Amino acid sequence: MSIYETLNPMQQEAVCHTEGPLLILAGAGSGKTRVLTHRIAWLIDEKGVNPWNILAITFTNKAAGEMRERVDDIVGFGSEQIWVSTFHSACVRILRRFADHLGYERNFVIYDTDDQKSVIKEICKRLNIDTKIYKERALLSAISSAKNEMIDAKAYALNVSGDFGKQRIADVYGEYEKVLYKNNAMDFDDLLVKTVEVLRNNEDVLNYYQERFKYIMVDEYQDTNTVQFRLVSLLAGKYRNLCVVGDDDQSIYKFRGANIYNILNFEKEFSDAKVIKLEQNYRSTQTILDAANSVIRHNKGRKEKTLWTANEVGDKIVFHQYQNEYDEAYQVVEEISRVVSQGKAHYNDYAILYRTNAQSRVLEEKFVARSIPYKIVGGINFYQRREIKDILAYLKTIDNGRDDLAVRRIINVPKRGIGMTTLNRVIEYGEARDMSFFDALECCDDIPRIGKTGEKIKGFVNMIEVFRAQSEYITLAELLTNVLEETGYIKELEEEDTEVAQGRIENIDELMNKIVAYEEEEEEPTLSGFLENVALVSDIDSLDEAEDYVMLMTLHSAKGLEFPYVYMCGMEDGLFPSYMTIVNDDPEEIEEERRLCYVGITRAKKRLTMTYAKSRMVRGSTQYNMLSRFVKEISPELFDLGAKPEKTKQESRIQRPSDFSRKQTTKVATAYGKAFQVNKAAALDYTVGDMVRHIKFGVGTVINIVDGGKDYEVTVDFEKSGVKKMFASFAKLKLID
DNA sequence: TGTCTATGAATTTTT
DNA sequence: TTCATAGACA
Repeated sequence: MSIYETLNPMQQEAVCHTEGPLLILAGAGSGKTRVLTHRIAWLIDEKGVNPWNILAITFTNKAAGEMRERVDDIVGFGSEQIWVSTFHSACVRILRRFADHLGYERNFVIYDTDDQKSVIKEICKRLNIDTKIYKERALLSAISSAKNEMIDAKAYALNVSGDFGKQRIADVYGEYEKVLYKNNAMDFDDLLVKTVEVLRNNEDVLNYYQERFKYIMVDEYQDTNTVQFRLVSLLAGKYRNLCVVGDDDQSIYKFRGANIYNILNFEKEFSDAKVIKLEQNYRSTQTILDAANSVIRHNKGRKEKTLWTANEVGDKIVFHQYQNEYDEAYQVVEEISRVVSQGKAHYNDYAILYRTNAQSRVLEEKFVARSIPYKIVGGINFYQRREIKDILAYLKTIDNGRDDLAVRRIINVPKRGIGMTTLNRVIEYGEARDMSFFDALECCDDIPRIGKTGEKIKGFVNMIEVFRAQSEYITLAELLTNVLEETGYIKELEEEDTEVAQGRIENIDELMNKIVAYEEEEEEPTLSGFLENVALVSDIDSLDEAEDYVMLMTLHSAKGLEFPYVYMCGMEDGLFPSYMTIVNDDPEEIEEERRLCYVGITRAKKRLTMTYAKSRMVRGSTQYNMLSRFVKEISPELFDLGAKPEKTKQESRIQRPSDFSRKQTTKVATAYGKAFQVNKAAALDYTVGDMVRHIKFGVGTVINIVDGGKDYEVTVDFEKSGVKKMFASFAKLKLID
């Protein structure tokens, strides 16, 4: 009779428990989205809660979109009143109203990773920090982690306690904050941090949102970081109707600040919390679940749960071993092609998952060669492409002249003959007067030693101002057209007349489509609105399920998705789990990789295939990896007979040249030519996994061998002295039998 | 100023 | 292998 009767008892309990804190531990495929949507319906239909008072937070736009759709279906009237959004967009929405409480303008811009990097780079230059010692990336991630833990620049500086490295980070952090503030910009972390700040410092604002969001639900709770936890706690502080759904086994974003203790300690934080476990899986076959369970069992420090299913046992896990990554890609593509051409499946029944984006290239080649439709998720985001960033920088400049980065990006793109020398003078002038870069450009007449270039600058400034004036009365699409025409951006690309340029033009066309779509969708389209939309989306959000293509993506991107047939490629120690986690020898990192493996396995509904390549080119040199430990953790009887993973040492032994495919033979030949001079061994008499003895370091296990062309680079984990990397010809390692 | 070349560096995952 | 940057030169 009612929609709730289709739920199992545990799910029903989760739906009906509406008051007070609730932790739902939902295993993979246990129908958590269903529970959430039904819970919302229950709140409205049975509890008479005003849709206006409900907030549902997800992690990705895609998840938010799906949730929105399903809620609309099930709730009907009033559903548009419910806030369904991601953490970031919810925060933006709040900040657009209250950012002025923090001294920001409400039309602040959002900096993405590239923008952040440029800021850092410039700061390093200014502070004379050698970016070879303090890498931009490292600085950024230090700042980001600090923000995630809500340590501001001041607090960070107080905590350096004489550590020189930390002192530098603190300096950069402080400058970084200043630059962003000056540019009226916030980075991703700021969106969260500043929202918490607004709520904390303004009782009336906090009160408003607490009253508004009487019922709060958070999806993928295992991936929340400390700020997000704070935010949620603040919002739920008054009514305490907080329902979080997550699976500690699927926490895979620790590197990004996700705090797994948010879920593990939920019961401590909210002592009256009700905990409900959803352990029945509706997605996968028993075999796939068994495999997933047997892998994840190796992790310590998890909430014990065992997924079960009423589904059939299903096919065995398929395992294939290949010579190299070309072979692997070729065979995988062939197999998919064969099954689809027999009419037994569609392309979009398939997903190929891998650990690193770099692996997609070879696969892509084979897909193109076989002309099979495919789609790569991730890698370089559409909005990170150069041409798109350039055009967006124009739009940003038109929208908000305070964004120095955007202005600097385009001042000489396309080339207008405004070079570094001139720029530096403008910057100097602007900084002395505490003006934005664009404002400084406007008064270029007053800047000393600008000379003839001043005219060029005026031309630029004038052009932007014309655009600004136009933007008042023309549509966004028209504005974009004008920008493309007036700047000569398209013309330049057309003249270049290369394939790459053609691709760029297509991307710009795509941007045009997006802007048109935005204008059609939105009731009151604005330039700021569009830019904001753009800032918070990623590739995976725009996937169209209706189209028939094979999906290629990293294991991370696959979270939350499901496919009938899943391939997990590159099941090699050193690739998955990644080399880094093996060398760092931090059990927690290995556990995170294992959870990633668990996520991958549980994406599959009907059949899972794992593949392994004996050798693989990684950044120009050939690696020989052992079979992934995760494959070995799956009980052998779950595998397809005859395709059982080989465990003998002989299998992973280094290949002789004759074993290489044609494509690689040439490489080996050149390697041999060089090897002749450097005395590189033709083949080593030990391999990954072997015990070896070194004259100085003693006994250890070989954990990696990289063919660097000139010589083999061998990584050994010595019992006494730990992990060392060395060249084979110098190390003179002896195999111990 | 812009373009070309050489050199070096890096590679895990991304809302 | 590929990208990015710095330096040399037109």
